[in-house]
Formats: sequence, structure tokens, C-alpha cells
Amino acid sequence: MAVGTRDALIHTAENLMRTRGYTAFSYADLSEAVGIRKASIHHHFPTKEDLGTAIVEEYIDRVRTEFSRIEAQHEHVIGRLEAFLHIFRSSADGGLLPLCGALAAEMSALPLSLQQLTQRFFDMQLGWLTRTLEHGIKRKEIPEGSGAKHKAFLLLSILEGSSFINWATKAEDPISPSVVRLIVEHA
Amino acid sequence: MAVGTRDALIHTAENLMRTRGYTAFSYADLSEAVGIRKASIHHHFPTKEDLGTAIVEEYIDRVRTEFSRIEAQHEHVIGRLEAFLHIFRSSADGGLLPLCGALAAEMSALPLSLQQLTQRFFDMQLGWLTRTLEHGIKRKEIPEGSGAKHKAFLLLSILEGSSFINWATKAEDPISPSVVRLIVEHA
DNA sequence: GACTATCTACCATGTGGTAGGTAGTATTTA
DNA sequence: TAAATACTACCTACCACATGGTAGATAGTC
Repeated sequence: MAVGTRDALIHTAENLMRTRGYTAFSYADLSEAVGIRKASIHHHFPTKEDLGTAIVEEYIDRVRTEFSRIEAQHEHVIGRLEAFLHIFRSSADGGLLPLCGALAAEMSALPLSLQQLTQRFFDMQLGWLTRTLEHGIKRKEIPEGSGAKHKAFLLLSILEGSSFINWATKAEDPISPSVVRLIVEHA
Repeated sequence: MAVGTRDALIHTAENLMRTRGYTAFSYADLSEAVGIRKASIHHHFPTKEDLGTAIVEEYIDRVRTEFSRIEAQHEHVIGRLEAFLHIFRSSADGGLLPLCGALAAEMSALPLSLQQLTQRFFDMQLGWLTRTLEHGIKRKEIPEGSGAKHKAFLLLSILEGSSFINWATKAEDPISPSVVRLIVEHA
């Protein structure tokens, strides 16, 4: 199946990236995991960089879609942020690191295009969080406090950081909605 | 210089690990950076795993020493935690990731001994934070709130997460003491 | 004479990537 | 409609190079 193989490659490679990292997974690993020969992977993704960028681009698209969905389904800031928390958490559920976090860790060993995508990904998430918080501040749903941008930074920090700690210590200590509320209302 | 070389190797390799990751730096890179032949590195650290564990062990020692110093110099919880914040921040100042975070990212591609050290490192930091907070709760310096363990988890999450975000977005948005106080007093 | 720190010269293996072939499926053309 | 053509997805068999690691020599130091 044509499209199926490509999807399987992206999906499997994404998992590898989010457990081992970009450098530490090879076409050989991927070949074995998907059940296709190494050379056939090159047919779909001529270089590893192509594969890497495809993974991140697809992921960014997915997140963008989620953002739209959240905005459509939730009117209030807190609801939107809790929905974001939810998708962030469930994405890490299968014992996976956040994709952008995993990439960030080996940033300066990545090809330029992937470095740029990683940065773009972070900027996009921070941007959405900031805009969402600003919206809430303007509507007086939440206090301004230290500002939308700073709150966004804190929220994403907690989510990324907790993922890493849980992953490394094999704990399951998800961030709760009350933490989100603490930051949003008191930071 | 005998001891100097070993130290230079550990120091340079630590920097490489905290920018590229363990897998993505090679003995060749290290050789070039230190100005010594590849084979000579093997004289000091027979295997890469030896080098990796030496780096982490030395780092853990350093942190342990810092913890003692903090306890000696600061009587109150808030002071101790702010001192911790300070060393964490200054360690990330030169555009470096937290060592344990960088390792965590490629955890399942690491040799077992390094996986265990990484986990031990996190446990140690969480342990110290938890004990410090418990101490403060017993002395009524801070409220119990969601508990010492949970506060410790949040604090370390914020520190780790913010390091990654700053590193990836090339921003300089350090966590302020007021954030520590927010968590400690209101979480 | 043993030990330490370094070197040159290797080696086996794994890496991303290429060349070229085969079978099946569309697409064009006589 | 039938034959020729092109395209897709996969394959086997390579290649150059980088990887971590070893053998063995040399020179200086305890």
C-alpha cells in the first residue's frame, strides 16, 4: 500500500525520535520496525533530513488543527488551556517525550532545516498560548499578572519539564488542571 | 599535563553532551576540541560509556556539594530554594542544557549505566527539593498545600522546561525568584 | 624497570546514501 | 483493443565514510 507505507514510516520514526532522539535512530532501526528494506525508505524519504522535516511538519499541522478545534469548542481561556493540557498529556501518555523537546535536546547536532523547524514549533506553541491568554486578559476572565507572554512561557515550561522528569524517572505524575489555574490566575 | 587532560576531557565532553547529546558527539569531535589524538582519549576513558558515567558522576558530586553549601549558608526554605534556582540558572547560562535533561532526551539509546545514573540524578534533585520543602512545612515557614513532593516536582519541571525552551528559541527568559515563591506558597 | 601519557596505524561494524533491477499498475499511443 | 511506455514501490547489492575501539611503539617520569 503506497500511502500506508509512508504513514507507517513517519509514525514509527516519530516514536523513535521521541524515545531515542534523531541522531540515535537509524534507517536500519526504522527498516526493521516497519518491515521494509532500508533502500525502500530512501524511496519515500531520500535523506534522513527529509524524513525528519516531514515528521515535524506533519506534527505541526496536527497541533495547528488541534488549536482550531479547541478554539471552536471552548469559549473561555481556562477551558482552552485545560484542553491544551489534555492533548499535551495524552500525547506523552505512551511514554513518549514531547517531539519538540526531544529535538531541542540535540539541537546543535541537527541539520539546519530541523533546527529551524524546532524553533518554529516552540514559537508557534508559545504564540498560541500567549494569544489565548491575552484574549482572556482583555475579556477580564483572568488577571494580567506578570503578562500573557510570561504566563505562556511558564505553562509550556511546566509541561515540557514534567514530561522529561516523568520520562526519566518512569513516574506518572501528570500536571493537573489546578496547576494550570494556579499559573493563569496567580502568576 | 596528566590530571589536566582528564579534566579537560570531562569538561569538554560535558559541554558537547549538553549541546549535541551523548549519541551525537564522537571521540573524533572530542579529540579535535581538546587537541589530543583519539586513541589518547581511550587511555583515559577506555569506552565512551566510561566517559559518560564519569561526567555524570562528577556532576552529581558537584551538585551534592552545592546542596551542602546551600544548607550551610541559608537557614530558611525560600532562601535555600532561591539559591538552588541561582545555581541552576547560572549552569544554563553559557547556552547549555541541564545535563540530566539532555540525557533524558535520548534515554533509551543510552547504555544501561547511564540510564541508571540519569534516573539517580533526577531522584537526587527531587529528593533534596522534597526534603527542603518538608523541612519548611514542618517549621511552618511555608504552607503544606499540595505537598512537598508535588511542589518539588513542579519546581524542577519549571526549571528543566524553561531551560529547554530558552535553549531552543534562543531566548533569555530566566525563571525569577517570584516564580519559585509562587509555587512554594500557593501550589 | 615499571608506569604514564601520548602517538601512528589499524580494524570491524554501522551509518546514510546510491545503482540498478523487478514486478505490478497506470497511461499513452498505433 | 492491444501494444508500448512510464511510473510506483519495492528489492539486492553495493559504497564511502565515521564510529568506537585495539595493538603496539615511543618517550618521559617515578
